[in-house]
Amino acid sequence: MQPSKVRWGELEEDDGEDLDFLLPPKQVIGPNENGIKKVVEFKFNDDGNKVKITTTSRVRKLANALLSKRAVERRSWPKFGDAVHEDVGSRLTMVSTEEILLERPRAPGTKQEDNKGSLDPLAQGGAVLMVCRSCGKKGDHWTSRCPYKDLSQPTDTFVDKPTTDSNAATGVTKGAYVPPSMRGGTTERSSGSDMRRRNEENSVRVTNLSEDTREPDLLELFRPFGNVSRVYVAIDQKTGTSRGFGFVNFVSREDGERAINKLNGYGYDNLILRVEWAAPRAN
DNA sequence: GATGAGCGG
Repeated sequence: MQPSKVRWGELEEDDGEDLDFLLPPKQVIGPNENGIKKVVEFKFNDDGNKVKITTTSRVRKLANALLSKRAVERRSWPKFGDAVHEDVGSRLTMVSTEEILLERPRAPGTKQEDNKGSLDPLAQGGAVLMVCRSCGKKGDHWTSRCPYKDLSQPTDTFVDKPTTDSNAATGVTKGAYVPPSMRGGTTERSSGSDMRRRNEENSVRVTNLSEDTREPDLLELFRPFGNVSRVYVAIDQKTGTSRGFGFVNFVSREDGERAINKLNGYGYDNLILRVEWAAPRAN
């Protein structure tokens, strides 16, 4: 009988024939209670004769070999948990289905001033991940979707509006980062988040696009009317083809207005474009 | 005729 597969690691390095497969398999006997182990194997010697080799060795006892003193000590501990009714020293391994609750010391809603009078179960659980940074409402909405964003006070604790030289002279804002929108000391500017949100919403819907109109094409078409903050062409996820409509967002509403007036009804790629203000996105 | 994906501290 020839072995069907020989792993390369088992191949003989010299060029002599490997006839080991003709030999009886290696036998291991023991170890017995005295730790005596016997290994019986067969080999061909240099003359090509079959020889039997018996190796006898003593193995150290398991506890000495593998267990530390502390580990041996632990075996005499009383059982606990699901194993509480087991005898000491028995059943060294046991799978437990006991539920372990982990403490989260800094979980949202744990701060004293946050919790006072709160009967909101969401606030009690400590499992709420969604906490609006703008209004502080928990489990309701993300900061970017805060319905109270426009009402909330600007965080003047973080950013002092520099009034050109007065603050610099007193050194109050020395080294503090001031975002570009807050530079220049004008108090007339409306709050930054407010403006940015409006810019995102100057959304123009373009329909009756040919199937091979892509976003770069749309940008090229609308770019002459003003700064475009986003172009989007709806793609059918199944087929990967255009669904024939898209959106273009303008930084300023006036530019969007002009684009609508000029491009609505415009012939593009053998089709008549329809261009108008987009309805606010559903959800 | 037609109204978008993903992103979480």
